[in-house]
Amino acid sequence: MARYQAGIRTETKILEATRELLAEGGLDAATLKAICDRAGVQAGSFYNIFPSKEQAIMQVARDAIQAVDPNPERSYTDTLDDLVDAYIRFVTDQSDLARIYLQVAVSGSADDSVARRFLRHHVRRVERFAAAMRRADRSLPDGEATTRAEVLLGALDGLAFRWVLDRSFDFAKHARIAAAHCG
Amino acid sequence: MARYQAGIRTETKILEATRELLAEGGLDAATLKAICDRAGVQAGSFYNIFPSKEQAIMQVARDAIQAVDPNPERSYTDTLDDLVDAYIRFVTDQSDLARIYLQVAVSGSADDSVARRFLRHHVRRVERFAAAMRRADRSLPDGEATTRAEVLLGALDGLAFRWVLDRSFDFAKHARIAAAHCG
DNA sequence: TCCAAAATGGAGTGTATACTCAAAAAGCCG
DNA sequence: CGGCTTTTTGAGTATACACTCCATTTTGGA
Repeated sequence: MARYQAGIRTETKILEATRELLAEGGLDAATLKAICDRAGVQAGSFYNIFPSKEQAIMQVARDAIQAVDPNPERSYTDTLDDLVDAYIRFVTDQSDLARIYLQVAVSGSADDSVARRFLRHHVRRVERFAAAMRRADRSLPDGEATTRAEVLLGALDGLAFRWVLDRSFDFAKHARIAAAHCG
Repeated sequence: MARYQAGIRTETKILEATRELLAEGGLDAATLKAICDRAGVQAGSFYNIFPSKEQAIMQVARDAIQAVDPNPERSYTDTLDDLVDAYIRFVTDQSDLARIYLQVAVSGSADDSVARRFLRHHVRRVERFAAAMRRADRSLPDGEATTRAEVLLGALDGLAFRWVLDRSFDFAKHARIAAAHCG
């Protein structure tokens, strides 16, 4: 545990390096040596702070998963547009985390605790989207709203995925069209 | 290259083993040892047939990417429903390949020739979907059809991705709803 | 049946990886 | 400063990996 300032600084540097490497080249690029080199730190220092490489990666992944959700405290007042805009901003402004968000989810099979975390988070997101839809249209049945939310979130994830493969793809435009069709 | 029957059988066994392992545990699980053990073959035999492990994996990935396209020869007569049904069948019937299809696309950063292949293939698929849309509605402008096709394919990929994480998800139902909204 | 080509077994190579450890250095507080 | 704790260093370990080599066996056509 970091209790001196030096330790806290080192932890930060390591997490930054890990995040950059994950964004640039995925899990394969985030080797211990690469992380330590970029953070300007030796292996021993790494293991003084993190019990394993995986723990550092998990922490970055956790941050990425949480960053996709805007203002969790006002979960029950936001509109569908708010949520979609937040997703667009997340993908375009925090593209590093967005990329990790998608990568971690797919390659999670090897380490299924990440996949489970991702899924739990997704379910909560679907509920939030569905609630926003029902607030806009009170006559919408509960099940219908959930189904629509699943479709919309699927579309957003799929389009983000498309954008990760080809940065010239206009993610925002397509995301808004998807929202218009499903909302 | 294999010219004796024995060699061809071995090649087949290796490709099957590779596909199974990729489907079960992703790229990480498809080690040379795992592939050879499952295929009942030694490393020397593997390298008598494939120049590298990557080549074997690439071949499986190529098959997966191609398998998502139904009847390429009648590319200009199919309806949107045909295409969506084919995708649904691909995901549910050939779940191994579907999973590889998605995995390869995301982790392609390490080996970007796969990612490029995936993207080229995606562009062709968008055109095919857009053409089907325009055949159904002649008044639909070209650009609009392409945009809608991108959104629909994004949704299908995103929903397939969702299904890979949680097999109890009703992919077919949500895929059809997405198609209805975008078509 | 014979033989060259093809396929196989399996030990062996080099390398990259995650991780450890004990000693040295630096940080904090009286 | 002085004494205690935390942090850093960097060489070192064990292991898993892709891949090689070649003697041996099998194959299939002449």
